[in-house]
Amino acid sequence: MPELPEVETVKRQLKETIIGQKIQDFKLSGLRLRREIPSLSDLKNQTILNIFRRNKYLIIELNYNWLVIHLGMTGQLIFVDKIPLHKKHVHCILHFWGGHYLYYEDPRRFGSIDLYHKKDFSDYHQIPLFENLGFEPLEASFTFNKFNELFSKSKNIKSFLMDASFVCGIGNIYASEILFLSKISPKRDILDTSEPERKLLFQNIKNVLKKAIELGGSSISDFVHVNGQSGKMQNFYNVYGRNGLKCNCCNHLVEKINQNGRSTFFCPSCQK
DNA sequence: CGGGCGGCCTGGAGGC
DNA sequence: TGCCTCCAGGCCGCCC
Repeated sequence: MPELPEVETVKRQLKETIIGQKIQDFKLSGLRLRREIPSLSDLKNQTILNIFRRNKYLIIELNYNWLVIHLGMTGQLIFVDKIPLHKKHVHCILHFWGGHYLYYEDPRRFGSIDLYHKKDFSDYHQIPLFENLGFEPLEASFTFNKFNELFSKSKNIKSFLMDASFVCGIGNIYASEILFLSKISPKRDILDTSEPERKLLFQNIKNVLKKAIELGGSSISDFVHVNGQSGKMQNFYNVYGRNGLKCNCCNHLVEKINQNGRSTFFCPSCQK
């Protein structure tokens, strides 16, 4: 379940492994992901120049194109030196000159692979997918004052955290964790929060995401690193998946509720 | 117009 | 052992 920290982890690892690699060929499964995968024949003989992340999207910069990849819920990008013949859900393989491969595996096919021309979008920020996105939470330019200005109309606080048009990259897991550390109930409305609560929330958004990146993301369900190894953040959850267990801060049991069809985990004693 | 919810998918878990 | 149902959560489109 890749949220910002998992995608950032993959981005950093791709920077170490595929920058400078030149694409010789590609192969597609023929199955559609969220959308149809476009033909990648234009990418032959292009070199990978850089890797970026915006929200939960990876942006691979080539000589003439932006290749934009979303991991959906169960997507993996794996760098190997042999074609993955025995794998069931490989939908795209990039074959590099010199004999390495980057493959995209995604059982549930909730992800996406899109291709844009740099002549159409000289800066990847102009790509329509990124048009309505809010702040990147870990950028220094995202200050408390800018965050505080987002509290302009009534909205449930967990929905607010997960809404990328306000702040990008927070998914269901980290929303619960951020609210726990901020001692704010997920049932609250953002307009009912005090300034000290907002300051705490702002700091915890940055702190939780940073810690998760330092630990290489969360490997529950399918997420793994570019080399197949696991992240460690799942070992440090305070509330996510801990319903029925004792809260780490008090003796109350962690509860699980449903909000907008999603599970929310919280401690009703610590979070007011 | 905007908030909320269903659909897209598969695999794994749990019930009977 | 096998079949059924439910659940996982990102994102988009549709509906009210």
